[in-house]
Amino acid sequence: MAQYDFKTIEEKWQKTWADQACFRTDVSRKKRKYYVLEMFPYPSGRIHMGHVRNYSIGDVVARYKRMQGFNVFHPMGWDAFGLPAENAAIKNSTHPAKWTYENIDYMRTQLMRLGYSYDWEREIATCHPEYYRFEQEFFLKFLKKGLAYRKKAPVNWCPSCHTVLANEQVEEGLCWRCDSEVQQKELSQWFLRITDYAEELLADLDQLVGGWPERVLTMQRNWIGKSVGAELAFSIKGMDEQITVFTTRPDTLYGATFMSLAPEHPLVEKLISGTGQENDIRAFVERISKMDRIVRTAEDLEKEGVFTGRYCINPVTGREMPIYVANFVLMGYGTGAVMAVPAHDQRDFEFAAKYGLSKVVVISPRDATLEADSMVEAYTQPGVMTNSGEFDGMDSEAAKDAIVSMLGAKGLGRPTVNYRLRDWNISRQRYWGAPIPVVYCDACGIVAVPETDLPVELPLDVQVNPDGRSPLPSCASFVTVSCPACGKPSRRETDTMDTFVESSWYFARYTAARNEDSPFTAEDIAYWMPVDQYIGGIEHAILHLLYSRFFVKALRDEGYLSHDEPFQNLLTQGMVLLHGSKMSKSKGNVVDPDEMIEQYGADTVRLFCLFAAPPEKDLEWNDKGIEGANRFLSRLWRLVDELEGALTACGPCARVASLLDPIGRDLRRKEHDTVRRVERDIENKFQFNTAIAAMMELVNTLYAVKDELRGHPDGPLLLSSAISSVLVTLSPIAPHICEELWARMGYTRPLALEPWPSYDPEALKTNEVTVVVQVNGKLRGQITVPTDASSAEIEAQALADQNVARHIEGKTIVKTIVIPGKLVSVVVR
RNA sequence: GCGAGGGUGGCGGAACUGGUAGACGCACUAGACUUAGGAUCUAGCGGGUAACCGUGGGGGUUCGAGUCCCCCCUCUCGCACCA
Repeated sequence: MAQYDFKTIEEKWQKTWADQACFRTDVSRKKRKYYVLEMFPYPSGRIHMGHVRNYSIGDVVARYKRMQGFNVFHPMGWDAFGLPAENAAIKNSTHPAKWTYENIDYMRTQLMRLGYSYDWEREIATCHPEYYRFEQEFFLKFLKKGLAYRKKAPVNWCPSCHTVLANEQVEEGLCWRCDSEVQQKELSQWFLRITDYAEELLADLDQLVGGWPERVLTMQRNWIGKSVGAELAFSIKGMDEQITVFTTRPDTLYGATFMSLAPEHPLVEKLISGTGQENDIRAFVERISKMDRIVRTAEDLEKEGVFTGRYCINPVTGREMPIYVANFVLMGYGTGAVMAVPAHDQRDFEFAAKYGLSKVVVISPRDATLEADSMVEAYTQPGVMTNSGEFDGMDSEAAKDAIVSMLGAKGLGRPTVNYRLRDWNISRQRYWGAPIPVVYCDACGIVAVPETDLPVELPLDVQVNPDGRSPLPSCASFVTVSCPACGKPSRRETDTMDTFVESSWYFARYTAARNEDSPFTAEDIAYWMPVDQYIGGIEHAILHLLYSRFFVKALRDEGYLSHDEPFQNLLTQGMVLLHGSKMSKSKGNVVDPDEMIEQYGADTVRLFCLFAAPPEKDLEWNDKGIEGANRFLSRLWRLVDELEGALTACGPCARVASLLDPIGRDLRRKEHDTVRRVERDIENKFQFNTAIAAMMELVNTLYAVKDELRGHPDGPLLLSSAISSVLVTLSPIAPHICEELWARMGYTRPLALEPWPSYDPEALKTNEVTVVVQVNGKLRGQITVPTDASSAEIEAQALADQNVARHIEGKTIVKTIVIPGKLVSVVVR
């Protein structure tokens, strides 16, 4: 009697897999490939349960597909640049590089302890110069093309940390690190022109339908936020200036009665000069501009505005439209100027009501008339044009194009498309990131570092400043450089790139991870990309997944890649919760994977993560539940342990020559049916929870029949086959225990290299089948009939059933429906 | 408000194309083995004494509805003054 000593077993098999290089990538490219990838971790120190769940799902997919005969690609790496390293370095008086590499080393051993089947020979860390040198190369290509550019832009600035923050790092207006109030600040920043790809990023989402969760596709569509409309020009009374608006409703132009400008609109100052109201208006503009972005864009914010004293001219009616500055108009969308049509826009309606501005109805509903004075809210639906000159009577939808082309002929309008998507600010005033490879020269301006000088290495011989300020600007050996163009002394860019840049192409880099000459090779890209199955948290639905899609398209257009989309299929796994909320250190509700592995073993931890909930759903951690998972593995262990002498290495779904009595036949059917169900459940949206349930059922059956079957002529063979099937199908989920039991059964080749078993459809057949009998739709009886019984025979037997007979007694049978093998439905009156 | 996805035992969750609702697991109950057991094994486990009733509520289609159709309630997530 051997104990289930998971600790020894797990170490033993991890070593065997490594020694035999079981998971090294096959580069022969002969077989059909399958690239499975989990989002790589940030090396924060230790893995958490979310990682365990993510990587367990991925590992089952990898191992399953490998057994299915695919050439599986399953790499792992580290998203190693980022702010936490600097914070930790400050706190612990160390260096971000040291902290990061130590964390990587520790977390790698944690992942290894979980028995994941990664090809560690392709491991990458994004903070390594051999990685980010290519990122700098891409940046230079983008710069040359105009896809990377520098402009002055408002950013979130934390005065205490001396740095900009990403929007995600601002929590309700406060810095996530120090809780200081975040300010808006104008800074020159580097941007990537992701908006150039807005249309393709939107259109190609259609290619991902079916492969990606619908809600992620929707979120991306909303984020890109395409609206089709027109830009229309309004001249200003008494000034040689125009105001251009963006509108999706050019059909309402005849009803535009005033104009609203964003407080930041560049024309505001010009408009108000000489009106005598400059001070009031400036005060208003300043008050609104200073407002917190979140507060200002809240829906329930009261609409308010101030009249500039100026008018513009409605180009079709000639009406003089007062120009207002309004708090609800955003400079960041469209042109920062909105033509106001109070009769047909709710915001304008409210604004007009507040300031006594007139409204003109220009679209009527088909079955009613609208009176401007009696309206209680704006009419925003399509309808029939009215009060619109030559367009009266036209369908309002058709009038959109008609009005724009009429204005277009006069040079006052053009059709245009607006996106909510903004260009991607990749500048970070932080140290621990990839340097942006440009130089500022007093004579030459912005000069690109020549590609031959790459990488621009991040200097490691610096100390992080206690206040968080980047040490780079004061690092003379880094900053001072001679201009690549003219040779004169110049200054290096000290901003580093947003870490989302590194994660936007790492999945492609794995395909040629050790190639030093180029980031990718055409052959590897053509064979391995795109990723067949990507797995990660929903929190990346927009940022990482959108940036990566953009990068693939941009790199494709530079000739690096040959595909349009990085991730064919996406699985967004749910969170791991404890007591109903996300595990977090600050809340103190964390379950440490190390402790769980120590207590129950990696196989149990993996099994529980996959069994407790379907992958997309949140998983509530349950101490009793993990014990249950452990109990199942122990039961399996004891089963094999007890039968060991009787078991043979006959293979799963083994052929059984002689005729079987019912108990043997039932076990055989259960075995083959289990293989069928496990395969179906994994293929169908990775439903590991029900696949595991099927395996549990088979183990339960084995317990029920083992004693009786041992004495039968074919008993040991049947038991050996069924147990082999359990071990093979369970091995992607709990690989160590399965390997050990597999070896103890007498198999000599590692289970990791075993093919997936194929069940025999013949073995699923039965001689008899249970048929249920309904009378008027209610279940009244069950009968057992031969599988090949005719409908008439089944019907006769059903009507003969005692309980059925009782319910039809004295009534007339109107109709009888027989579904062979399923049910009989009798309708009586 | 818009969009996406959910509401099934005490709990996590099953139910293939409409066909025995509650698989599997947790918890619980009883029993067995034990000096003892939070170990293991066996049995039970939606409600109701029963007829029957039960998948958020109400209609409908059907021989038959958790599953299809209509209306409503509710929860989670994302977006949200986008002109």
